[in-house]
Amino acid sequence: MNETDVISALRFHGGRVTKARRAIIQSLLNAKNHITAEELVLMVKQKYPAVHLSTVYRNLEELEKLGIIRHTHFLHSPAIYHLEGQIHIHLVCEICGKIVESPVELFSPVSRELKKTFGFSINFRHFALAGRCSACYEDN
Amino acid sequence: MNETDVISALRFHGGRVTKARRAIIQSLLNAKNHITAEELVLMVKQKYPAVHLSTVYRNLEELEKLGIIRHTHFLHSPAIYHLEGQIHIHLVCEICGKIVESPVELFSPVSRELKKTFGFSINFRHFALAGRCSACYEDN
DNA sequence: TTAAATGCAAAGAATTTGCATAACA
DNA sequence: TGTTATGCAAATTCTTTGCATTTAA
Repeated sequence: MNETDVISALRFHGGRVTKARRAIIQSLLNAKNHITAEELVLMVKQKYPAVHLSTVYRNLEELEKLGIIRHTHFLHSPAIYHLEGQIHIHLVCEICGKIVESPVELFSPVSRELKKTFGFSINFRHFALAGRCSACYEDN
Repeated sequence: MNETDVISALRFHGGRVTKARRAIIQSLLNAKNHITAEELVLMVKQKYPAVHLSTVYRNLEELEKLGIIRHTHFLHSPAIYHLEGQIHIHLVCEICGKIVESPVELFSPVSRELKKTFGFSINFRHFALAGRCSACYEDN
């Protein structure tokens, strides 16, 4: 997934390509990791200072509709956005905020079990899981 | 855990027993299920109309510090509070909002695995897990 | 030219905080 | 009497929305 792909997808869905939008997409692709809306607007502002946070939110929403990105909620912190490809489950330490990324496969058994028992299909990606990292666990 | 126990615990920690506080504790104990701060203040206001939402929040925080209650965050909805004893994991349907409660045991294997692999102790109770109930899953 | 996107300010929702007053102990 | 707790309003944080203006196609 590169800039051209994203632009094509947008055009295909009747979207227009503005400077703000292109800059947002570029920054998003350049950010190797997940990123918050706030961080993203800072990157974009370096080139286009006028771009507003609300524009970033609107574009993130648009890109998520197209299935290009996803967002995940963290504890009491702002949501993070990442490319659809990079799927992992986020574990956040409630004490120190450390983030660990776990492969999805680790959750396959419990997912199957929940589906079987309750008919529930869990989306482990929409929320980060809270807990304690090894260091903070020992301290408490 | 009854009213007397809670009051004792509060007193033991230097807390005072006001009318508002007693009413909050009673309502909390009367609510068989989990309850939001907003719902709780409505119950309390029936007897003491002057009690303010912020007082409820402060008391909930206090009771949580004493280990009497816990709270869980739901999707984009307000947090729910429940007695420490009633522990289960909340699954919320992101489409229809339906809530299913799963026993903690179902998550023991994945908890162990995460501890072993990443040293992370997951607290599955602090956040509800999002997903789709059987009905909404089939529709989409 | 016209529908979509933007910038800005303002609203929302849930929760927290500052502060003067009230009320337990 | 001296804290602790309360009520109220105002602040916070993240995100969304209304609206007039700009801009891409």
